[in-house]
Amino acid sequence: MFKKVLVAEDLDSISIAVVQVLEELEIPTIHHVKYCDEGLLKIKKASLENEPYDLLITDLSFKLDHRKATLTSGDELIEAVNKVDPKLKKIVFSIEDKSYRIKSLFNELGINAYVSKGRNSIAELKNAIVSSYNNEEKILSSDLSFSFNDKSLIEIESYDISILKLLSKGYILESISKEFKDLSITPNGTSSIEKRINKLKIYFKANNNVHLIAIAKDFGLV
Amino acid sequence: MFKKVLVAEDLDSISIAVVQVLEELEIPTIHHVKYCDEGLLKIKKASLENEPYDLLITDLSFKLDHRKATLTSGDELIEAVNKVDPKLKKIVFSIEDKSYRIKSLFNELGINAYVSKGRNSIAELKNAIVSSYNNEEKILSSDLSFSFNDKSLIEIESYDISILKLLSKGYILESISKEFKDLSITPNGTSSIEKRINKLKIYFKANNNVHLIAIAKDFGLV
DNA sequence: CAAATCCTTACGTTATTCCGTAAAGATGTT
DNA sequence: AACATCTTTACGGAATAACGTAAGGATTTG
Repeated sequence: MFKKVLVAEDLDSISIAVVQVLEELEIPTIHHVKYCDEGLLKIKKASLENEPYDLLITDLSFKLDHRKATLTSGDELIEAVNKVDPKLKKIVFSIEDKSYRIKSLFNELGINAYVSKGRNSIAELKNAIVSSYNNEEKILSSDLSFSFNDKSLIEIESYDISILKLLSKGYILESISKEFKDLSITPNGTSSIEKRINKLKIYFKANNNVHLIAIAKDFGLV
Repeated sequence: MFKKVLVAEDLDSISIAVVQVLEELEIPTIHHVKYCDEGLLKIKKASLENEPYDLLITDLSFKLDHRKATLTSGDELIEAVNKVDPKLKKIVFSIEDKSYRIKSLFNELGINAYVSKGRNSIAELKNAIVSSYNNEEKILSSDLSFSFNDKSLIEIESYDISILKLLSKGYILESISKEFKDLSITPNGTSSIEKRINKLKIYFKANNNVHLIAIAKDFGLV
């Protein structure tokens, strides 16, 4: 079984249960951090001292408080960790249940398992830890019904997300076009962007931009 | 101290810690439900049998699953409970930290305490339970910085919420006006609705309707 | 009761979105 | 190179949003 595990979870009410699970599995070294920055630091240090962690269990969303934070989410933590210690196994334990979000965690951040916080998630988490240790891939907790073959949300690319993000910040078409030119994102003509928004509206069955953003928010795309 | 407490919380990872707190406080009878409907049923039964609960600790958001549910949120549960057992004390334990939402829980649902799930929330919860028992009123966990005298969010009324809801469903001004006429909500002229939206835009510093809905979603208003 | 004030609605002008069409550019094929 | 196809961009008109102004009605105040 794993020898050294790091838990990144801000809510004390949850970390208690997660640590309990690890104790039940008789993991000799269990560390727990409440901030992403702290987590990265611990992993860096462990890696440098040749005593690396072999598993990271992290939440996705972390509350902001008085402390200034560089890494503000589990996504960012994992991205940073991948640069320091690419071999480290990663389990995400979060409330998020939107297939788009979860898929991108596997495909872009290379996580090993995703466990959705729910009514029976402690047992699911335990299973996922064991499965990860046995080198299974793309482990999903059983309450998540979508399949990886489901193409439905794959078509939405980061380009679309960028548009949606700017729209949700109150940008008008022209401003989006300007921003894209500054960032050398193409296509960046107002007309092209407009067409893309139109595709998104058809895809999500939205009547107008306001409706589209409301839906995008519901899907966790922005 | 309280003799009989009910916990309504769907996430097993959290309920474990909540129940632990109650055990530490040596509450003789601790019950736990994962569904709102089940919670209401237990409270009804206990009330009828003259062995009522004296405290309810509930979450706000509950995950949907295969089971069909009548009550789908903590708000709805509390509303229903108030009709059955108005004397029951109520503590809400939720991740929500938007002042608008929390204020309305105190003002409209008459809860006794609100504890925000956070990095030190178990200790906060313990305090809130003790304070509730000592008949303190409007108990807030200390990480919530807003004050009840702060008028800032009180002005947002259900009328505004209705507008925001319809906007987020893709309605145009004219459709909202029509809908309001059908439901005899006044004012319902397109011009009045437009003016109200404008106030909301100023209030939330939104550039346009799209931006406004994005913000409203973030605030949990819709 | 009259004046003042606020709320609701109407109207007009400009900005932006929405939607179709077409030209220009890029890529691929033979 | 010539052609077909796809992508990007440009343009124009209709619908809606955005913004200012003002008239009419209700409520409050003196």
